[in-house]
Amino acid sequence: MTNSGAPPPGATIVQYAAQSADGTQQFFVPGSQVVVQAATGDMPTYQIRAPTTGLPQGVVMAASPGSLHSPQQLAEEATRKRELRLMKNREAAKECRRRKKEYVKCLESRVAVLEVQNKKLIEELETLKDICSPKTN
DNA sequence: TTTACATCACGTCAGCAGGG
DNA sequence: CCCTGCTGACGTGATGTAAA
Repeated sequence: MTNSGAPPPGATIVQYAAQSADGTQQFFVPGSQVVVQAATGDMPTYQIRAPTTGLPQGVVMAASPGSLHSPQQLAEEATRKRELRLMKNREAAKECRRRKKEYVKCLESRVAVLEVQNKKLIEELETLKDICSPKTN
């Protein structure tokens, strides 16, 4: 995930590190929303709203590697990467469980259908046996 | 009402598979 | 080979339920 330019207004921030005009790095809380965006010169500016929902909406921005120097910045970057990975895995696990539940539900309904079908076939077999078996009296 | 147990949903980690 | 997504396994907290 790399910085691919300006996030559109309305986008929800997953992870975003920006370098402001004075050169300082800014990190925004995941879940924040871009509400205003303006391009002044070659540096776009944004207004970030406080997080509302906790859920990511797909916009991922990262600090450019060249802008990280101090051990503290490197540590922050490592932490940021870990949090991003955990967040993605969290969502992936939820989705995985949802799919699995759906799959199990599907299997259960198929079992129900096959059980009914099997019962009917057994009944039909018994009927045919009765018809085809020689009369004893 | 309290307690013990079962079930569920979740977060995290580890390992694997596929893509670039 | 590295990165990323998927998924099984494990631990944990919340909630429901039956028995004392």
